[in-house]
Amino acid sequence: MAGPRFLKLPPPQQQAILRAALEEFAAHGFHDASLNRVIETAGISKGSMYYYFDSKADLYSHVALTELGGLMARLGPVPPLDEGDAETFWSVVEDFYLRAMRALIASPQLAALLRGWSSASKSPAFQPAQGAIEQESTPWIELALAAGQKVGAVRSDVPPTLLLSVVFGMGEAMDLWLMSQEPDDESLPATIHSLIGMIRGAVAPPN
Amino acid sequence: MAGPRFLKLPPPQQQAILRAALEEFAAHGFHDASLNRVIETAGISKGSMYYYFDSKADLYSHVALTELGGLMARLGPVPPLDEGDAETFWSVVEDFYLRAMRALIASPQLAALLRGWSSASKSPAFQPAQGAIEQESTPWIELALAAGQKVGAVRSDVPPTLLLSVVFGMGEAMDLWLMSQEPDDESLPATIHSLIGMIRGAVAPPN
DNA sequence: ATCAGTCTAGACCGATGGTCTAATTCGTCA
DNA sequence: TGACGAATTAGACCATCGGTCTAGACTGAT
Repeated sequence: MAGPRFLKLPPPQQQAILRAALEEFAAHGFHDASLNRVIETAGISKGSMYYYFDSKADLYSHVALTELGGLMARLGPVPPLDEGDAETFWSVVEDFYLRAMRALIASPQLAALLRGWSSASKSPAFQPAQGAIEQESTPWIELALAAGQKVGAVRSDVPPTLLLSVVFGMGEAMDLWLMSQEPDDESLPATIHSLIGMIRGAVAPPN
Repeated sequence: MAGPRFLKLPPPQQQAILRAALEEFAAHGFHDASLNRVIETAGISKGSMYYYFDSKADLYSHVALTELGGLMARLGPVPPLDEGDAETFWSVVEDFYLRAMRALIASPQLAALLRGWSSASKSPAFQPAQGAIEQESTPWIELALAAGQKVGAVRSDVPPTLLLSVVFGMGEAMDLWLMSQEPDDESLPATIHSLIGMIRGAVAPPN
């Protein structure tokens, strides 16, 4: 797992390493990123790198978690979802999604990082480190789905795992599509409204 | 691109190479598959391999295309989708999806191959070979979507590229989920019905 | 001053995808 | 049949990869 040894470094050096790693991972994705380039950019030796982190995957997950934490902090607290009716549920979700997308558009490196994660996470070698990130992101969706079911906004007639998979897949596809559009801040709300509408159509209780 | 040189080989040797490659790619995915293992299993030298194919990605795309072609052939002709009303459109889609899934379940190696493709295809190195496969699969979805719009089964109020992305993402997620369920042939139709219902909810015209 | 523990540097390892050249096979024409 | 040129093959070779290992530099305590 993530080493406490890394956290004992002087913060500037921590940042130098994290910055180099983020740059490399965002530019090339997990597989094609080169650890050698990272240590060269960061100005440390390979021995040191492997003293701080267990593996490439360990470094990646640490970078991803740190950046994700920063994003969440910038977004502020997650609004409660299980108080109100179905309509307010969806409007709250839409609002939060809009804010998240705005933040993501503002930091394209993070966007690239998260984009690459879903491809990397399927690799067997990634399995150990995968848990950490997944436990940071999927529980949120799970909670949101459960809350949606509670207020009648989300169907309960299919297995929860299917619901989760589909929402995750749609979210991934939508994020990717959205980024490829280079969206302007003006038309974004309307676009997000369409996207949430499609998710809603998929997971809302059938008539 | 795919070499005509490979096609000049005696068919048995072609099959030996394709079989070895399929085995390796299905078992380890694109990135973690080893070309050295493939040539060892196939009983050819590295020089020959690179005489037949330009690169690892080229070999992969050739294997994937061949297998995909075989699957399509086994499925038979694609039924016409633009004749009838929305309801028949969805029932035809559902029927075709059911047949495709049955075929996919019957050949787990092909399923593993296609599963791995979506992860591999995002890699920059894969870009050249990606086009070939994508042009084999996405046009079908595009045509289906266009037919759906013609008969009023699919919404026309969002960009077609978004529709395509979302359907692709949902399909990917559903296939993955379905495979992880080890579905039995008996309950499959009902499950597929749920899945198509979700896609329908996402892309059907809003009220 | 010495010793134990922490940390660093970089040579080293097996394996990878890909290149290159020398040799061999093969079809063709004399 | 012999010979020439192109098609094909074999495998040594290359840079690079993620990861290991050891020799030494530092640091704080006794």
